[in-house]
Amino acid sequence: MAVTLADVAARARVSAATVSRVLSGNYPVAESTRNRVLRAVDELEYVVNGPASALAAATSDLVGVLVNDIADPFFGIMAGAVQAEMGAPAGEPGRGGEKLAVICNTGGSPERELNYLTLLQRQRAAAVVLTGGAVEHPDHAAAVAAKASRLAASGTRVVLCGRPPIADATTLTFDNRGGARRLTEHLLTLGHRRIGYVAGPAERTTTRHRLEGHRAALGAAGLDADLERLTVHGLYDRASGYDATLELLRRDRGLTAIVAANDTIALGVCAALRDQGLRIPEDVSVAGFDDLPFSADAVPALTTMRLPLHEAGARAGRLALGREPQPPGGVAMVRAELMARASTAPPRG
Amino acid sequence: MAVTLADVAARARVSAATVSRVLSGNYPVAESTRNRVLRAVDELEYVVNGPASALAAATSDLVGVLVNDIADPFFGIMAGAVQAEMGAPAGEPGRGGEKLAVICNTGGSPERELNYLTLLQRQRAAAVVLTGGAVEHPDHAAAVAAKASRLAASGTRVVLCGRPPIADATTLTFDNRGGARRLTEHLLTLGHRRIGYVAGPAERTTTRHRLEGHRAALGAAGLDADLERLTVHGLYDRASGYDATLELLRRDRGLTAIVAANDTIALGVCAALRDQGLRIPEDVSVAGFDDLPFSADAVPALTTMRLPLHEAGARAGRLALGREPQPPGGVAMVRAELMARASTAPPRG
DNA sequence: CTGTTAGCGCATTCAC
DNA sequence: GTGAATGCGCTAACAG
Repeated sequence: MAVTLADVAARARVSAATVSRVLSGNYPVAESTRNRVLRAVDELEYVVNGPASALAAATSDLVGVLVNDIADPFFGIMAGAVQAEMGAPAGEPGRGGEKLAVICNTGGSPERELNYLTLLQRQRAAAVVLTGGAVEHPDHAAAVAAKASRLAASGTRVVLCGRPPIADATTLTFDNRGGARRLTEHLLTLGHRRIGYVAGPAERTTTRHRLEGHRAALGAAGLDADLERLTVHGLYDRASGYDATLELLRRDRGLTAIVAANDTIALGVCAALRDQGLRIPEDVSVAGFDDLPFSADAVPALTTMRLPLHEAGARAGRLALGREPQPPGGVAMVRAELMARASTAPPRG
Repeated sequence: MAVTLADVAARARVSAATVSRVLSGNYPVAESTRNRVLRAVDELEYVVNGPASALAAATSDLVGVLVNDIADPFFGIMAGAVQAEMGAPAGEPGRGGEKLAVICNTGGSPERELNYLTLLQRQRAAAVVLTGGAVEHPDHAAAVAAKASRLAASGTRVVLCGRPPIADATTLTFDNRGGARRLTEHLLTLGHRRIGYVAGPAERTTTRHRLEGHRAALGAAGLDADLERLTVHGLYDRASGYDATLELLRRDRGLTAIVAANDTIALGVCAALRDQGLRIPEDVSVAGFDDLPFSADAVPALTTMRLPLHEAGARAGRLALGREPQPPGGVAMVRAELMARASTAPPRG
């Protein structure tokens, strides 16, 4: 039905093996025959059969990228960067080299995460990149670790980007704890003493680490007594930020600052404050985390911790392709940088 | 090396054929043997070899989703919705049914678009969903159409989501022209007469259609003389909106409204206006297009045309799976809805 | 440098 | 309802 290697071979008057060698390019072939083959390929509009090739070679050119929510720029940026590294380079369509990045949306669900891992294992993926925070349920963590080991054992490279290290995987962790600490210290330095915190879902590593950093900063200042009362958990979305802010104000109308676990939440925080007639930063300072593109454009511009998501994703992509040396110990930390902008200022009076 | 069908068959004391039948589920198998097989699968932690299965069955469970920029929520939302329809349903990991959505980031480059199409063809993808506006270069359009036909001919379903119809593909077009027209009419109704327009890249269908809608509204009001002078092209990003706004103000400081080709551009427009000391909407009204999540949270909240991106993506996903009947003629139009918010108001005086 | 020979792991005829 | 046999299209030794 479709054109096969054999057809090309016949037309070029060579053996199938030769055609295969020309196409994969990793074997010497005489210039003249190579041209003949290439011409036949063009004339026949031949396209390699990926599954057949993967079966014979026992490895495919798929690279899986797992994200919690592809509609969230936090993940979109990382995924895009990973995929850019795979590069289907212009000019040589259909010929060797390109990897196909498979972006899988888990929706934050542990089951779907495992399902996708299985699907990728079934496809004999060349590599898998897990992005974003992990769920901390012991069972799930163990299951993921087991899957990762099995993947690694069967030749699939496993790379983590933005979550804590596990065995058999190269890891790019984000310095969530340190970043969160420096962010809260920034607020303390400005003079704030009553600081609310809007956290993410309790079971995620990112949530816990950022909260720990916040706590550490407060503790160092002897202010951690109120921590629990002034912390509200929600999802990593705008609506949660909005609701959590109302709750925080209910608990302590005298808050002078609110730290959000990420920028998206911070947007909701700002909206709620405005709806309550409070000005930012005059009445309440607001800070986020991640420094997503929209944060610099918020009004007022949002103070936040910048995570180099694009760079991290690109590096994860290179690690997945084995194009970059492993960091020492298989783990590298990505640091966060304070972007002090207009949404934070000293408290009034 | 890895566990194969044969291993499972041996352990379950049946033939490989039977195991295959149990796993694909589309063939009668006695209850007792089925259970025996399933148990063996579990005990051996067997995972189907995707490539082998795809080779034998001449079809894979991959579905390609092409996007211009996965870091842009416009595409992230659609892609996420498509993928959600593929659903790796929780509870039955590794067994039949699930499709794997492959999200491919073209970066808006025609070459990469074609490359990915070839890659997907090579993988014998079950379906391909092309999202967002198309590039209008005649050569490229022809090349894409040809690829689409070839894909369709080889059994790959082709679905378009947000671009004009082509042969051999089911299409969900967006009513960019009508939406843009209604948006500008909204401004005209408010009393605006000097309206700037920040367009996207000239060669994209989305850009042209939205501009045509704008022009139609102006024309109907007898205001199209200034159209060219008050239109600036750029990319679909924030920086372009910023720069274009400065240029527009240079051309006509007396503008009372600026329409942006999408919300992201509108964000840049707002930033530029603010930096120029102009208030929104008192001095200049601003409108966008798409209604991305951040638009409602902008300050002031952005007037825009809402496109039901999630619904459209979900429907595209279902069409790709053949789970939804074709629309009449293979083409359905997705309408845009005016979201009149605080960023537009009558001009002063 | 090039051709020949074997599978890769599974889905599908066919028989039984 | 189940097993045995065949081939999907390609790559990887091995010869030559």
